[in-house]
Amino acid sequence: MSWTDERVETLKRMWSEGQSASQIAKELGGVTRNAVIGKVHRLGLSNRAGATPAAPVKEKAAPKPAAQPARAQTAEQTKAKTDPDPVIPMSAARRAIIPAGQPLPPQPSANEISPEALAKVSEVEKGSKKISLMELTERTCKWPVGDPATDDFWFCGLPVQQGKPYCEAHVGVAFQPMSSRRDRRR
DNA sequence: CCCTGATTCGC
DNA sequence: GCGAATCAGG
Repeated sequence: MSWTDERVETLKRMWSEGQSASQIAKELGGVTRNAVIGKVHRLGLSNRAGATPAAPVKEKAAPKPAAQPARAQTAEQTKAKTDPDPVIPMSAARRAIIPAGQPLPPQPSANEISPEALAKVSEVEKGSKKISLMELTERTCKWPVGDPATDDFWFCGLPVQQGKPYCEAHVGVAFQPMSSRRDRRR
């Protein structure tokens, strides 16, 4: 695959939308996320609205001779001047999914889920991975356990069921078939 | 371990 | 110009 105008256009659009390199690569097909990132840099549309401010210098022991001639730092120093689209950094978007307020995530009451499912859940929660918010990905169970306002809070983190946000056990209590909540009307 | 972008450098 | 390999990090 090569970078046709159309593909580059898609790249630009998705990148500006805050899509990750891997997502873009998946969309385009025929390229890896590395290819996407490489292209992004070559196009010079790297920093998405000055994302990471704190990234001054990362000096190492310089294990490599660095035979590269000095680079021309022609970067766009101007940024907050006439920037029409204040793109929110992905890092910020990822953060604060949980408002940290009072409203706790819906914890189904025991009396409306099947005993088997319940047993399964408690079983899973005992050996859950207890991952943090940062650890959440598209394929980790996002079932919250505990109170977000305290330290006693974590996410299940087990492998999710294809297409679902939760692991098998939690999908069981999260998605109730209409049949089971039927005649429970008060 | 999953993922993110950044950089290098042979092609 | 391209992108795999590698790096640095959440």
